[in-house]
Amino acid sequence: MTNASADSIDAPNDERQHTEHGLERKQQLLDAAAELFADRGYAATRIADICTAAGVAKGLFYWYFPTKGALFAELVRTMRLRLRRAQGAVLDPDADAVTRIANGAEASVRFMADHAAYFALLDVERTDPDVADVLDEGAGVYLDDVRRLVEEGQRAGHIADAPSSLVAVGVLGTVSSFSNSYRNGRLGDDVTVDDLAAFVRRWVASALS
Amino acid sequence: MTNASADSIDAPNDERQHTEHGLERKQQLLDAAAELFADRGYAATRIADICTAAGVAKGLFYWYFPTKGALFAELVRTMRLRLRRAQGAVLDPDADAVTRIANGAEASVRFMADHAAYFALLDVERTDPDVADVLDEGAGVYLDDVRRLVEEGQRAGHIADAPSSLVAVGVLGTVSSFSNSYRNGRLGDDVTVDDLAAFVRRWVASALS
Amino acid sequence: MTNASADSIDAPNDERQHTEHGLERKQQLLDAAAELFADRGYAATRIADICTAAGVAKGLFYWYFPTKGALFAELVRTMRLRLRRAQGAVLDPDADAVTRIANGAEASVRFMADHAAYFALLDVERTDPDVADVLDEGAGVYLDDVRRLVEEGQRAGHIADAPSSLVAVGVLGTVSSFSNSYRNGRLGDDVTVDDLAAFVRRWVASALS
Amino acid sequence: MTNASADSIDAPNDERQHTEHGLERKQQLLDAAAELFADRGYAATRIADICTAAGVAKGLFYWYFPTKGALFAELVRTMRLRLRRAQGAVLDPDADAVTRIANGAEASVRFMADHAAYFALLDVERTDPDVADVLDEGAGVYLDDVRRLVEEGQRAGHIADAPSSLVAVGVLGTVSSFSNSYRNGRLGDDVTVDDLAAFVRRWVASALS
DNA sequence: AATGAATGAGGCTTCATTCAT
DNA sequence: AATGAATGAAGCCTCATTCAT
Repeated sequence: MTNASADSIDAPNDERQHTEHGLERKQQLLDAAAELFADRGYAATRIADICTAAGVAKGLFYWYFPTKGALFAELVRTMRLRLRRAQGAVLDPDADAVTRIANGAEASVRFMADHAAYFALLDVERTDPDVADVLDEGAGVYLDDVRRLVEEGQRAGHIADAPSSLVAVGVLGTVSSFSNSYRNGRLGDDVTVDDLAAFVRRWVASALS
Repeated sequence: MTNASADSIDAPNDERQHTEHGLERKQQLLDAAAELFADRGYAATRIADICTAAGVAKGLFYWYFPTKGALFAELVRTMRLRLRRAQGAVLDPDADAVTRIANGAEASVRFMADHAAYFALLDVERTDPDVADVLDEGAGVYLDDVRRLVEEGQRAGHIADAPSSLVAVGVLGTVSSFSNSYRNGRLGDDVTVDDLAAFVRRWVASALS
Repeated sequence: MTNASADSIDAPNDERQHTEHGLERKQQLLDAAAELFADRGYAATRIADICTAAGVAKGLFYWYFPTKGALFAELVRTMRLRLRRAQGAVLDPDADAVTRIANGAEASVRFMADHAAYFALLDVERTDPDVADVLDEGAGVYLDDVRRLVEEGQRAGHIADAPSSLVAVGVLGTVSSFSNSYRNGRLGDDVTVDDLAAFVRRWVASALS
Repeated sequence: MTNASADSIDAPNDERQHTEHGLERKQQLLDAAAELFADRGYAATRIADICTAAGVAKGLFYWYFPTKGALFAELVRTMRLRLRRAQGAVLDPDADAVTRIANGAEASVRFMADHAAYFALLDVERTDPDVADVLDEGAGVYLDDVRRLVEEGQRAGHIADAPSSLVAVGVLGTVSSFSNSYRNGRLGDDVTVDDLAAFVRRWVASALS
């Protein structure tokens, strides 16, 4: 009835400032959604599911996000930033291309252990225009990064000659498939993240040479 | 003379024998559906879309298939058989494990060139029980095949020591990600199937050693 | 390809002359339909069901009947005629009203033993206009017949004074509920048609006095 | 404080507690449905019709009921309870069987005047399994009740000897057919409920002796 | 911020009817 | 006459989104 801050009356959810508590709520929704999208896909995940998993009423969803697609977009962009940061942390500008690629692959795999749902998001169905847009927006960025490194490695003679796009696809595909397999338990319980990271590093390195 | 055999009267779909023309129609629907499932995912593909793509009225779908899930299941099973056949064709019992794995990978990639939608089917959302069932039904079969070969190769000293499930995941993930990339044009137009096949063979072989 | 009788080419099914064999076929359809309508109701009985039960292909239905409603109408009219005939056979113009009512009730019940589905037809849902029409067409006829007899009986002092429509409803309702119960086995197997007929006769007679 | 109890979040229908206003809405739907089922039958009544009659949007139906069949089931069970209560109110343990049967018949007829659709529900088509189940669930209960009373009356010499199931069918059929006739106006406007009730009581009583 | 009821577009499926053979 | 494939309108149900409180 009484509004503390006059300018929050019926504020559109897009640019609204959220309190700390509100940010928590929002994060609950994002986390729940990521998990569900990864498990069931985008279309098969209902808003109601997300809210139930987050422990809030369905109506509240629209206080924090204008549409289902917008939540997805925010999810993907946030994850992208975090992954970038994780990869940046292992960046060694003095190392050779193969080492940097392997480092990046390893960092990605380790990152995924904490954000298991991330790579799965990228494989989601692209019916919703919002979904397609945000995926397109980042599509090719990693591929280009890796391709540039591959070409650098080829110039230096460390990587065998082959179309660089092919090589880049091989690297990313490897990372993504290991991540997914780890995520849904296909690797068995006795494989630790460290095992996996070391294995991916070696696998990529030897595939490249 | 007077009555047709009682159980063929008005049987709508299931196991009824279709005429040659009917089989064609059915195939049109299967083909259209495979393409669409791969493009948009399962949930996002509407039966109306499939029928439009196949050039038939919506109602006819149900003359040939009892449900959307049943079509999907038939699609997956058929593809599985064909892939098996394609892999069997390059089977050389005298070759060592690495060669056989590489052969299988190459055959799979080549197969995919003709049936581009196949691998995408396996990544479909698993909401529909029919979908989940048919995917589970075949899940792990390829993985087990490859794992067995990997272990054989490790015993013979041709493949480095590592959990065989990890190695198998690496092989299949490679094949599948190359296939998908090829399918949606991420490899560029100048990469031919032969290029790809040769590359995959080399990539797998060197990753294994 | 060659038509024996030129005027049967594409003849509309309404007024078409059927051969003896054709009449048999038509009767098969009518019989099957009566049974199914009585069991499941009108809406819940599919043309396909009728054809399957009659042992013919679905398309043939429309050779003999223009619509589902038309078959229903024909069914009801035919049955009406037969019932009339059955009741006429026991008509004794010299008997008093009570006897004639009881006779009619007994005849109806006996008739129903051979045409068990008949009364059930009258309780069918009236969504289809054809259905509603044919039911309206005969509605009240029996009621009026019985009412006239009741009034005659009341004038002669054989039937207690009460609104004749009430009495008539009581008589017909009794007949119809006994018929339905007999039909779906609620009476048990040890009740024969003769038992039932005798009982109904007595029941009606004593209710009337 | 923060979260409502987890299992009440977004629960769409089933056993959730509804607010007073929600109960009203639900009742509107039940009432509208009862009327329509009785008029047109179950299959012929569309959910859209029910919602239109209740003055709500189509989608709201599923907030209160999981399926059309579930609404039907609730309708029948509720009616059954109310009828039981109505019959219980006139129960006189000291009266003889004939009186008690006549009392029950009269109470049923009176009850029907307020819940005209009830008996019609019992004659609905049994295509939907939910419908068949709930009807089976109560089928025979009334019949058994009456039969037991009949047998008691026969032992006391108040009711003529005859298969008790036949007599019971006669009683219930009479009640039901009078109810239906009253409901759809076949009795004329000058017959009041009191007329009807008195008439039924006499009719049943004299039929029994 | 938060709730949960309300809305309606849209998808899957059924089935009466038509058509080519 | 007879078949069975083909068509499309219509019904049930789901679910993203909006609204009153």
